[in-house]
Amino acid sequence: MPASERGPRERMVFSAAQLIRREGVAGTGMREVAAHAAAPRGSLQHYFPGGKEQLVNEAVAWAGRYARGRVARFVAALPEPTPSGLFARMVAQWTDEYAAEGFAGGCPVAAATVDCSQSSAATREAASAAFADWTGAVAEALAEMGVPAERARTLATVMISALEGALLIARAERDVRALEAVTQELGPLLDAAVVERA
Amino acid sequence: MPASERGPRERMVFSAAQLIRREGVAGTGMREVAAHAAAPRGSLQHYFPGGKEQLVNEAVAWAGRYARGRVARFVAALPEPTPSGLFARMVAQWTDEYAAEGFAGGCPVAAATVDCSQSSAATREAASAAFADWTGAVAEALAEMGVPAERARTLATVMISALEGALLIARAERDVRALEAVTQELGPLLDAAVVERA
DNA sequence: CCCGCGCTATGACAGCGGTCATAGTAGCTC
DNA sequence: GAGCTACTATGACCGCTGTCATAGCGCGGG
Repeated sequence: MPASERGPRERMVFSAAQLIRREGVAGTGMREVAAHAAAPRGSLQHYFPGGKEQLVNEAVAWAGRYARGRVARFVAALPEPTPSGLFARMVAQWTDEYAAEGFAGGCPVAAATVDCSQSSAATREAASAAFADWTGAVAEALAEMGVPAERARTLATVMISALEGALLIARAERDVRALEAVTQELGPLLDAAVVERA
Repeated sequence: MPASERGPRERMVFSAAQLIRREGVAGTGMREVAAHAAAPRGSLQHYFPGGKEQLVNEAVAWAGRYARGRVARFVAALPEPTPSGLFARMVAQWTDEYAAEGFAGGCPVAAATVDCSQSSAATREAASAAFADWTGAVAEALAEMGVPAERARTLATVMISALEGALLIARAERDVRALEAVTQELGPLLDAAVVERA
């Protein structure tokens, strides 16, 4: 939503991420990105001499940083920090969006993985880094809540896996049922991983 | 693997699913499908007058039936039927493939969802039906193992969500770590849902 | 024999999308 | 004001893709 007042370069990266969420990487055109960002078409070449691949990679990296930031904000806003509470907030971000705007968008990192992991090594690595960013933030948060470090990393991966998969199903079904299912079922499992501290 | 001796029509659907797994829907061309199926290009029009959309939809539906069939075979082959055992087999199918053939392919239903859920209503519904097919098979299997019916459906959704998400992460990272994480963490949760029967 | 029908073969077309080339503008420094 | 640099503007090109049109085969039945 803080779309407008930034540089044109950043706006284009942001717009690319937005469009990739909806239409996938292959379905998103460069001209379309420029138009959506209200940026001049000529700037694409100027800011992204590496072409579409560079733009996509930056959009994916941006998404990773964004996800990391969201996790930090969720943790800060939790009344009492529990793993299930964090996960519920992460999922709620999506159920809220789907309730408000329909099931148009998914996760841009997932889209990039599906569309490019075979065709572009650089994009695949960008997606990997984005997942690592996100997982790292969640794992740190879990550790802060009292989950042993190595288990925190595993559980963070499980949380993100379940969320990503539920997003796919929710979009296909146009129903948040799957998202509700994962919050409900994973909550107790996550909280049980907290060890009592002295 | 039973690629060869079927009619050209079925071979094309199968090939479409294979290619979509790797390159996504938009990245898969019709000519490419025909070539991969060793089928004449002219047959595309003949068998799929609805064009690419029809072919993709049939490939997705095929994938749904295939997943359903796999679940049935896994259940039949389990020494003692437990939810965690079924899930472990479902995940192992993928870890085996990745170990043997590399991280080239993902789930074709996921690819169709990401690429088409916004652009083609029919494909989105095909993906939804495929997920329903798959989820239904898993839920029935869980119920057979003693999981209460309504919870079985929820848990089946969780299993498939976690699997799909872990597939994405595994492809991006070129590492089966995420797949191992979900098997390990979800196993106990699933088995705990079995109620003792008289 | 020949008709019809299922299937195949190919060439053409139109649209689109990423990229390049070239040229133009704005603003700053010397 | 000249000149340099950052950015913008646009038109063209080329490859690709889905689709269509048209024509050719093979074969079973009348």
